[in-house]
Amino acid sequence: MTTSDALAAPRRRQARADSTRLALLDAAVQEFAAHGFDGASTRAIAARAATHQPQINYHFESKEALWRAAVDHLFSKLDALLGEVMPQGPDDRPVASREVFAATIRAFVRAVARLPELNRIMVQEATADSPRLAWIVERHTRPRFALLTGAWRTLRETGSVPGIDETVLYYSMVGAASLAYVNAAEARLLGVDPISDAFVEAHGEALVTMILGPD
Amino acid sequence: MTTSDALAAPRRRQARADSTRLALLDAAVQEFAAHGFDGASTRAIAARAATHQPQINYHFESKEALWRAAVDHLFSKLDALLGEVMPQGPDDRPVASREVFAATIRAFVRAVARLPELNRIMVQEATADSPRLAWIVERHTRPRFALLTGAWRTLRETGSVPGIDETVLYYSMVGAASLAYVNAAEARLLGVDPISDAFVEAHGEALVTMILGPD
DNA sequence: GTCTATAATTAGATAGAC
DNA sequence: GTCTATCTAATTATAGAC
Repeated sequence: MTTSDALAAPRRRQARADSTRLALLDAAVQEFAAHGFDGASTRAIAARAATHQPQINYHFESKEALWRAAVDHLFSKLDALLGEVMPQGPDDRPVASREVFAATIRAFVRAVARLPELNRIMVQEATADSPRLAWIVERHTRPRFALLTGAWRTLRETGSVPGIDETVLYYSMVGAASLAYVNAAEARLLGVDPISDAFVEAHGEALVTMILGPD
Repeated sequence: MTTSDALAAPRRRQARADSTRLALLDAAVQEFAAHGFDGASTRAIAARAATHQPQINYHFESKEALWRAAVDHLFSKLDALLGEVMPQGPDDRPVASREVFAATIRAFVRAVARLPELNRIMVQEATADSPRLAWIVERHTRPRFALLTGAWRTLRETGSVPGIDETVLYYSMVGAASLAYVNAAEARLLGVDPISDAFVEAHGEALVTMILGPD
């Protein structure tokens, strides 16, 4: 038995474990987004990942640990989509410019359109107080809330945008940007195709106009 | 035994049944909004209504029938809050006027702020296709969607508002109006009090400005 | 109409063979 | 690491006394 043979078998085993873990994460995202934490069953998640239910307790500590890993997974995808255009200058100081904020709005609409599962999970959890909500707010929501409201406040002080309170702006912007994609199943029943490029681009331009006003 | 005695007992019994039924409806609204259809248990609903779990199957055909009754109950409350200001003229012809639309936006924001459970249930159901979603869309969403998009299209043709597609407008307006109240538990963790009159009124004015633009 | 008791199903998690 | 089999607890719904 050569050295490479001795290493190859564990390496293959580890590769298979990694792919099982990733398949469980992707399946968990879909199931939690569609049915909520309580409504999603670990059996359904395992079946979607083409594996067996006890694998969840092997690869993750519990159903809740799987949920947290799935949420982290989704937010890292969001950051990848937003990374280059966030209203963020050197030293985390928000950049106050209409152009940068407009680019952020367009990028945000495109991102939430491609990650509807993230806002579905957010909305399902933010609806009632729970340990999961506290976890997601402290770990993910609060820094992003601070960044966006800070950028808006700085921009507003320049007098070049409507004088809207930054917390009102935050919920209006996030809600206006995300509902069509969160409620995509409903939209399709109403004859709307929110995933189409035409809808997403028109939506982004509409939000820029609505939020930044004329000029 | 007098006639009034003979009638009084059944009448009292019926009155108690009605109050049990109503308590179950109100409790169901809270539980379904907080935990979704699958996550809400009939035991929790009965406990919140200060009665016993089998009462649900006595007063309603099933958990799903209770859910439908709760949704009807909520939409009738919404109609009561919106009744006088909907953008609706004689013969159901939408009235196209900036002033009427502005009043509708303000009333809509106040209504969704007072009925957060309605949009929570909508968002939880609209997330994945299901018989419940089809039921709610045909019975409640579609006529309201047609009314609002029709009113916007008529208004847009007068050239007095931004040229935004009516389906984009619909989801942007409903999303912007409802998210702060749907996610009230999250908002409070972020230091925002979305239920306060100050927030609701500032929110209504902000949406009028954002949607109708200047003038 | 309302209650207690319980049937039938399904959930998340674990044991142990391979 | 992955599988089958199973445990314990929780779910919706029903039976039957009062």
